[in-house]
Amino acid sequence: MQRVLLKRGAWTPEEDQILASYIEAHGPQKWSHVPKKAGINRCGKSCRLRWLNYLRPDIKRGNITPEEEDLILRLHKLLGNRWSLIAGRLPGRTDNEIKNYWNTVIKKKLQIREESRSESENRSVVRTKATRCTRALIDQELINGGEVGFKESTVVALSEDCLQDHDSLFFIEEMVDHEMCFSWELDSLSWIMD
DNA sequence: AACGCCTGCAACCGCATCTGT
DNA sequence: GACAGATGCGGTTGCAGGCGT
Repeated sequence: MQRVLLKRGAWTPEEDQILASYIEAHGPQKWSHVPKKAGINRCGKSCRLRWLNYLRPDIKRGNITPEEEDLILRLHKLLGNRWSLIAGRLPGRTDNEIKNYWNTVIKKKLQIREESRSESENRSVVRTKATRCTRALIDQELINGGEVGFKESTVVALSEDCLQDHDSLFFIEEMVDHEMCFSWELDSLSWIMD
């Protein structure tokens, strides 16, 4: 028996027209029979998907509004990746559309938010380290008491940039570890002690 | 203009669930 | 209950179009 090779890939306007006319006349049922009866060289599954995601007359075109996005976020928090359930709460939107929107737009936004959150957490960790180092430096000064030379690089390392620069911080830690003797300007470090 | 990279989205695939026999 | 076919769903892929170089 010869097997008919079913067409795949993008739908043509002609195919859309045939499918839409057929569904309007007979209703969306028995998808496995639709291709044969309508005269479309596609599988029933493909016809169903095309109708549900593109040809249905109640489909809402255009961008997802901020209100819809907010609703998607809230529903996703409740339901997880249950796209069809989420779509059911957004009239005119399909599960495929919402899934795509989530995977492209929302996921990216959440990733950026997550990155900035972890960066701020990281800053906090570095700040704690820097504070610890500075205290150690001050303690050392109190112990040593004597006059020491000014080392500009140390002060620079403890500036705001230091909080983003692990190397600078490690440099200071190293000096503390090796009980190196140096000086600093307390005024320029005061912010870090707050 | 040509090329490569990136993005968004339509469509496919595989599996789960439903329905009829 | 067992099975087969139909349907539904979520993950993934492939491609067209936009954009930068």
